[in-house]
Amino acid sequence: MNAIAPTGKRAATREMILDRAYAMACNDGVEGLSIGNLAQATEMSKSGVFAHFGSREDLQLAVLELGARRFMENVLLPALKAPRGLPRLRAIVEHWCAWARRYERGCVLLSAASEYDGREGALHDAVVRQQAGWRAELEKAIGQAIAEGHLGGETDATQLAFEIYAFMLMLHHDAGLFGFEEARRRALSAIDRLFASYRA
Amino acid sequence: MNAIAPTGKRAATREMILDRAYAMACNDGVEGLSIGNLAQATEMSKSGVFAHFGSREDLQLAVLELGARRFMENVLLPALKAPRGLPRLRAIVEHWCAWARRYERGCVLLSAASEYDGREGALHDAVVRQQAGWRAELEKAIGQAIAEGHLGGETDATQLAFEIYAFMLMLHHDAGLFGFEEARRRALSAIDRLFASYRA
DNA sequence: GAAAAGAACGAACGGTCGTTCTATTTTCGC
DNA sequence: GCGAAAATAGAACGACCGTTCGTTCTTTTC
Repeated sequence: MNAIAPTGKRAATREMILDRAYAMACNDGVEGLSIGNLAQATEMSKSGVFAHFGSREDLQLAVLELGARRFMENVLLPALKAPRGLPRLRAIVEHWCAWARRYERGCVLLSAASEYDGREGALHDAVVRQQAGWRAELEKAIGQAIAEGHLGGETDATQLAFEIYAFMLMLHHDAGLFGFEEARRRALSAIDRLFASYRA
Repeated sequence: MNAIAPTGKRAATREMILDRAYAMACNDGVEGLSIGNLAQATEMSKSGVFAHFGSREDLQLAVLELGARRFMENVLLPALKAPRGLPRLRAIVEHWCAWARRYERGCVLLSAASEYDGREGALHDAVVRQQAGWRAELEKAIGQAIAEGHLGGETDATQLAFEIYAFMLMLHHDAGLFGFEEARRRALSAIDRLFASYRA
């Protein structure tokens, strides 16, 4: 009867399936998800898994949404405890790094961004929406840093968000190819230079 | 009898197949390649296509290699006509941008990097080798810019290569999601700031 | 405890996958 | 032009794909 947090069996197993699906998508990408493998991973029948999502695409969308939610919970939310401005911005970067290490072998959101780059369809739209949303959050935090006087008044928030994101994207990129630790050092160093050059 | 540029039918059709495969991989990624689709695109039979490569993996490797060769031919080679140092570095970025626009819908090399990020196998190794090779070329050009006195003597070439690559990676990323032109402006602006901050 | 509702199963569908094998066609040196 | 050799076609393989359907098991409701 609780509409806010349904505790029924259906919702529970659906979440369990999604959790496994998310883990699988981290390694093989959202496009690499298959209902057969997922059934095996959940020790259910294919039809049992399938019944929880009307189609493979809906499953993929659900995984994408779960990924976005987890990203926000792990990166944005804890950073909100830091004071507005540069400290919060640094906290975002820090938690983002932790996220990158956790998903060193592949982040669902980034592989999805690459997979649905130049395509069309519901998945592409979902990726664009999610990416735009996160970029907006970044810009908001940057705007606060400007308002607090931590960054120069002439700072272009969109541009800085682009540049920070670029280095974090690069961290993910290099971590999977050349190892996490050096990539992390390089990315953090680059972002430090960035903050320094934009400082008021 | 010409071992350098074999003009036999075999080599010719093999190149034709690879050309089509490359085009397909641009849209769907190297992992999205299928021999069935490729046979359709080349108006050949599946087995006819298959015979030119011992396996799907070898086909994928060949496509990857072709991509790397084309990248070098289109980005590095023409930039070598510019004088050493910062001008050549700028030329590289310029041709790289042209490459990004040409493959706005997806670059084989980058989607491969994302697909084989945290995996193992011949394809992963090929991606790592190719990425490392390109990074080395970048560092070489940066080293020359330092030697010419265009960049500060304390410049960390590996770090700067990391940062340039990050913005070009971001260009590809954003171009597919939010449109090429704005992404290009942002990336070039970021790289200009970069060069300015490293200048001697 | 019977009846209704919900959830998972298992088999089957038409397709496509990569790959193998055997023919058939095409090419090319002579 | 002929015959050897290379190149392509075609059919078939087992495996897996997403999806559908009817059945069975479990849970809830009265």
